[in-house]
Amino acid sequence: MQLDKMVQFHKATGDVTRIRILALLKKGPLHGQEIANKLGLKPPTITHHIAKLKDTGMVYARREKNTIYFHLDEKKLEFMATAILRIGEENLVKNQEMQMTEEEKQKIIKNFVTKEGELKQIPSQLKKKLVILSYFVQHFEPGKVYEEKEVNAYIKTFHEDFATVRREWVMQHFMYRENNRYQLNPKEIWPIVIEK
Amino acid sequence: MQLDKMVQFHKATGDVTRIRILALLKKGPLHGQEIANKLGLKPPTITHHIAKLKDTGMVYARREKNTIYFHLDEKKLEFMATAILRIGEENLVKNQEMQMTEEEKQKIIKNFVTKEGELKQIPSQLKKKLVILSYFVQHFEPGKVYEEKEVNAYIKTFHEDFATVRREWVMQHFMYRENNRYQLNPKEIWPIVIEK
DNA sequence: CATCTAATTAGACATATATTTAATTAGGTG
DNA sequence: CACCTAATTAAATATATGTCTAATTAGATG
Repeated sequence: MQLDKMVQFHKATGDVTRIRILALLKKGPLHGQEIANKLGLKPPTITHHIAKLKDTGMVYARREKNTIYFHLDEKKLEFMATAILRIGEENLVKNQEMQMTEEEKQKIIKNFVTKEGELKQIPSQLKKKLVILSYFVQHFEPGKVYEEKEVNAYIKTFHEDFATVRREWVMQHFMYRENNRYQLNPKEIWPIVIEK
Repeated sequence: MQLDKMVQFHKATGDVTRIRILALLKKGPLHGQEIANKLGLKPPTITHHIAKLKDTGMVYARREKNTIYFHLDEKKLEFMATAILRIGEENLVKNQEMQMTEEEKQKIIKNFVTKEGELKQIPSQLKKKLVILSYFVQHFEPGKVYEEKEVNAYIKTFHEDFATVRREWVMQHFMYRENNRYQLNPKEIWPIVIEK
């Protein structure tokens, strides 16, 4: 599970009112006003909270005539609630698949990076791609926040397709993205670490 | 698990930095400055986050010379993360144990409440106690927030030991308490409901 | 006891969030 | 199409929260 999705889930469940809503929906679907009555709150408040619950996917809406019923997706709730118990695991698995000698890593870099330090092309094979992503991402300083422009600018110094590289860094957990600003993830959660 | 403990747990895990700290601690204990370095944050920020994690019990500290190492209690983490999947269950169990006829309920009320509407004594048997607590709590309006004084004042109209009654309402999930202010929980999560 | 290091506290700042009232939208139904 | 109901949006307010710098505390060690 993606880091930001996980945070979003826990933010959603980190509120008394929303936990109460979940407790109610566990007994069966309800519509907004009914929830508002049972909790002693106004409808706009319920809209606000339901929106957050829906964003995570654990609650969904079904219309019936004029009334919208909200349902709890218990499978999704279970998956998300337990995701925190698996942090690091995906990476550990990958790390095992990713075991290779320093020699192999250096060979991959040699094959894809020119003498001038430019990336010839993005490898399609996952293993090789991760080596390359790890190699180039080390330019950034841990904890520093970068604007999207800055990230693009750096990528352009070694490869033209900046959008793909940027996206891959986020998808492969090398970087974390929040409102178009980027920062390095701690190496501990990278799928692979190349010492540059 | 108590409603407020559950909310506290999810608030604690609903933050990028704290999830990252958990991910790091899963690999083994670390001290503050090390965490700060790995995440690119200042020590006071780590203190702040660790405090919230410690409050939930999933992280604890052990001193070694001058350095304080923070450890992850994975058992506690698991218990708390899965608690949300069990909401309502405790109550359902209680409800089954608590099945009784209207006649029985009325008999209990008759035995413990005077003609003037005063509570003779708080029943010691759980079943009877819950009937009484449910009976008197219905005075409050759903969603309305009450100061502790107001709650006390109402209890005194029918019983002298206001502290015990107030505490029992919270302990038995009839009411929710936050910074000395009280409100009714939705009936759905009461262990038993008496129609007054 | 003086000094060093790690951790915490205090205070400031910016941002995010929960709730409300009032206004608006979206679908049904006569 | 006019009206009804349920839901949402907008705007306002109060509170909570994440992060930092600067100052302070707590222990360990020479």
